[in-house]
Amino acid sequence: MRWSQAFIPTLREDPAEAEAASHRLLTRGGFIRQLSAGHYSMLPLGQRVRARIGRIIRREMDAIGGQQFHLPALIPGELWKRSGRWDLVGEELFRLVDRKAADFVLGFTHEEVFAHLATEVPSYRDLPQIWYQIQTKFRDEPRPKGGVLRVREFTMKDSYSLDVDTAGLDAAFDLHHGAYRRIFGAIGLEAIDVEASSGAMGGTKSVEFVVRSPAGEDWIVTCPKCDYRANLERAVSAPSPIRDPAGEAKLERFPTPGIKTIAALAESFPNDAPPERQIKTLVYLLDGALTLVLVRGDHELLEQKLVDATGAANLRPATAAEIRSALGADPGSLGAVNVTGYQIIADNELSGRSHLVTGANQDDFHYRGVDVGRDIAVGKWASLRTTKAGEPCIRCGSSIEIWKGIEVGHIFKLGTKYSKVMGALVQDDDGQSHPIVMGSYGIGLERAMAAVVEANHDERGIIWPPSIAPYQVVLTVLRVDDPDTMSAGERLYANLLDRGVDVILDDRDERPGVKFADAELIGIPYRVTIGPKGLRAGKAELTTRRGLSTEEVELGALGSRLAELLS
RNA sequence: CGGGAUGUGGCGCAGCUUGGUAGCGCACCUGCUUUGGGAGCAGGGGGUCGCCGGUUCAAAUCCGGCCAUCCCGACCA
Repeated sequence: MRWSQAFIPTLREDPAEAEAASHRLLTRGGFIRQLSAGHYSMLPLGQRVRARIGRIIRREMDAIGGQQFHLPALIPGELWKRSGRWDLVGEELFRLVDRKAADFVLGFTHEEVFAHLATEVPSYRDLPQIWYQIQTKFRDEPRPKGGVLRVREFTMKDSYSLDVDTAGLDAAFDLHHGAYRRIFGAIGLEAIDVEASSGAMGGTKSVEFVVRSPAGEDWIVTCPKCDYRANLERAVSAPSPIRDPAGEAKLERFPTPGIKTIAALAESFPNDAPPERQIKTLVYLLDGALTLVLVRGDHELLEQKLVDATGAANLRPATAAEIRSALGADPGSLGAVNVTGYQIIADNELSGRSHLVTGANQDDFHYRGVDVGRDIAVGKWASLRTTKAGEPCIRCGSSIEIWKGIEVGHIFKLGTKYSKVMGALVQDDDGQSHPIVMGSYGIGLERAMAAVVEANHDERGIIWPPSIAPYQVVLTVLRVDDPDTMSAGERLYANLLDRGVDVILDDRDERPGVKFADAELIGIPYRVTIGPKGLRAGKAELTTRRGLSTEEVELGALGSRLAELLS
């Protein structure tokens, strides 16, 4: 490619709206342009990078036996109604209606369609299968942000494994796990795998690949000493040792006029009611059912854990009016002691505790001497609280760390949720029909591209890893009006093309500073500079983008030197 | 959905308080000079001032409504 003929609209100044480094640099470098909130055009440079990422993904997916498909993005609503996701997903799903008034959705992911196709797999002998595609996905995100980090329309590699049984699923899951490690390694991302919540996807297990970055939106818990690592939504820490007073607790109601908060109660009754000896009672509606949710006074509920523990599709805090009508008191005096008729779910760390304090469901009164096992009819125990930095690791007791990461991939063990409803069954050797056991696996291509930029840039611009750079080498001719220099540049350009080097020839009639600044902004890994001075000595300069170190190389040796660097 | 901010040539911004000829830098076009780190001089082209309505002799500017975009939060596979 000749730069003089390329459409590479670089900007000298940062776009006003861009905050995240990847958003700023990809826009300035002429890789992407925003069309509307959450929708971006890929300009030629952006398209090249995304295509390279796609190529690496295809290579690794094919290597584990994946077969590439391409499904419609526009899917009959019927399939989504059958899977239940028509109702489950809500506003995040783009829905439309055709001229015959039939419902359609824009694909969010493609479990339904692939499971539908899987009905044509006739026998267990045809399994396992790994099916994948690289295709546009649509999600009506409430708040797109960070350039292409979080968008409403994006490209995803989504794959689906089909197996006879869970042992087969485990194997397919492990294959993907390995392929994902190789993919992220190849595109230059230090992605680490963490235990994650499956969310509305359902299924038994999921692992998320995250890249550490302040621009990320996932909170990740890791232990510096052992290999424990999990998304905050899944993370647990070792319970802190708390000794309740010995002896049987005597349940007793006592007046607490005007006290509405854990902190106020602790202040007024420092001996009876320090926060870790209180029970915080929260009231939620889980799919319409009023539920009491209990955590320790100094702990915070993590709503996703409540969703995961109960399988609820819809969850919201109860209103003050709903609470008063159910329990007879206002928030501030709520408790679960002797409450019946509502489901009660409690955090594991309340298990076995006694001599605790909680609201009495009567304004301005609390109970003390609460014994959880004796006084509260807990229907379900689960980890519900938010883990905090510095708490002891569940495995080794070291102080855990919490940091922000970008989710670049997520792999799920789905089970039979979709195959059952779509009727994707195979017969076993006894002639019995079984639903196919499925997994699903996703990588967001533009997000991966942005994550690479977040992790690889400096004040001058992007530093692409050679594997996904839009061009591997930029050949910068300093004096295009000087016939000797230009023809030397042309010869070298032809020579590099012959060697299969992906090179762009900067033949623009621009001043050197402009050319250098652009090359550094768009992040081409290697720059060869040809100018009249060096040419007289038969040399060119070779500059490495990362670190901007420069070496002088004989013209004749450049091809082999670059081949060496790029191998 | 709640809070905050911003909408003026392709990009970055001033002008709005106090209503009266739409302006600056970059980019772009032409010419000359210049050429190893974002050149200089001269000339030139390009804007429904987000949209709708109102006030006024007169609105980028004042008032009302709406829309869009960004940031924080809620939410989020």
